[in-house]
Amino acid sequence: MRGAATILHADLDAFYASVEVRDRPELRGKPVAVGGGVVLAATYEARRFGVSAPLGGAEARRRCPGLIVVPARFEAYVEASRAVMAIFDDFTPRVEPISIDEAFLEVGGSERLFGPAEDIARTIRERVRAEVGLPISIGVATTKHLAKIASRVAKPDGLVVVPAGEEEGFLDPLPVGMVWGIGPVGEERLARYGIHTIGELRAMPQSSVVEWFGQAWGTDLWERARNDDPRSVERRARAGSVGAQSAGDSTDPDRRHTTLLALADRIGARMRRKHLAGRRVTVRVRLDDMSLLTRARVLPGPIAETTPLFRITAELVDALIHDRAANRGITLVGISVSMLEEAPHLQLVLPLEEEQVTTSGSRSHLRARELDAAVDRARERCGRPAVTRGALLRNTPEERSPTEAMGE
DNA sequence: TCTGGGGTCCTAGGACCC
DNA sequence: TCTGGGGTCCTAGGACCC
Repeated sequence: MRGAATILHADLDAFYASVEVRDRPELRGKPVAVGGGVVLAATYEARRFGVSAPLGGAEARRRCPGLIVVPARFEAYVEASRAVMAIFDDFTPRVEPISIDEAFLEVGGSERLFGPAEDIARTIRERVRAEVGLPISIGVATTKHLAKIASRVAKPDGLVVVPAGEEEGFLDPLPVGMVWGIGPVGEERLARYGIHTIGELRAMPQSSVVEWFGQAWGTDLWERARNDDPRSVERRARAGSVGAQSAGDSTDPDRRHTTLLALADRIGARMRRKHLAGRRVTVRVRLDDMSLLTRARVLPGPIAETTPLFRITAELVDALIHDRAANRGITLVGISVSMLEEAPHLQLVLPLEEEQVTTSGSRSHLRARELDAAVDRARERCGRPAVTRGALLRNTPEERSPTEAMGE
């Protein structure tokens, strides 16, 4: 027998859109979408017209003629998110943020102070509404997976409690797509076996599910369908990778290199700020038919400097395009760095290091680090847009490409 | 209906080692 | 000379999540 229902999954409703409505009361009750080219979030009034993320802006307006489209204000969302997470912290130290707008809370140790989990959930909802001005839905259950499903069922602006012992009755009639990890492809595959509800999936032998979905994934799904989910609420682990991508036409090599340099610069700065460096560099290319290609390289040591990051990604992307996509249109390039390690000294240049770097012959690596540190410092003082790498400003064909400009 | 940007996890196959 | 089984690392790709 599992314990009492003490796990909360709290999920802000239509988060970005709700922040906009909060700050502009004239939008209340109207169909609102946040974004521009693509919808990032939509109010429930807009969703009734089939407008939701990620839908193209033009199509969204077609579906919903009165749609009000507002640009995203990420600083406001980060601010609101912090305020909400701070409220969670008032009730338990065991808060596991999942993304900007949702978190798990383990409140088993807090009931003596604040009452039963259901009361805690109710109080949190009231406080988020009163102090941050946003609607939030909460699911309460005995496991994380079930709490997450419960919060989805609770939406919008609701509370659903699944008491211990009532899990199967709650789960069984729900569609399999509600299981975390079953998306459109998995749903379609299960439909071919006549399985549409979680109850039907639970009735299958584990061996069949493993056969369909592979060892690890099949076992997970089967356990989730049975609500046999051993994961506990943990404080968030550090990110495993840092990446950035840019959609748009990157067919032209010069333009592509400019984009890659901007991406390398962005994630390099992000890693340095967090004192991280990574050993694996992965690039991603999307072709004009939306298919994706990737290439990865593991380096002998971790890096976080913009210049080598740019050089490696440009090499990988160019080779990938040469091998697999010559004469194709390129509609997106992305890079990411993983196998991250702590690198607390990243912005310092120690005498010993300098000597090693010099004798190993890669002085440019050292200069790159000094340049990054200078750029990062300037940005801290003046704000990000104040400092831009020269190569990012040169875009006309007669000028040198960033590859050349970086001193290849 | 032709689609943004940030991530996670899993699989399969090859290279390599013992 | 030919062979097995196990383990690890790496690469490419796919599905999924917010």
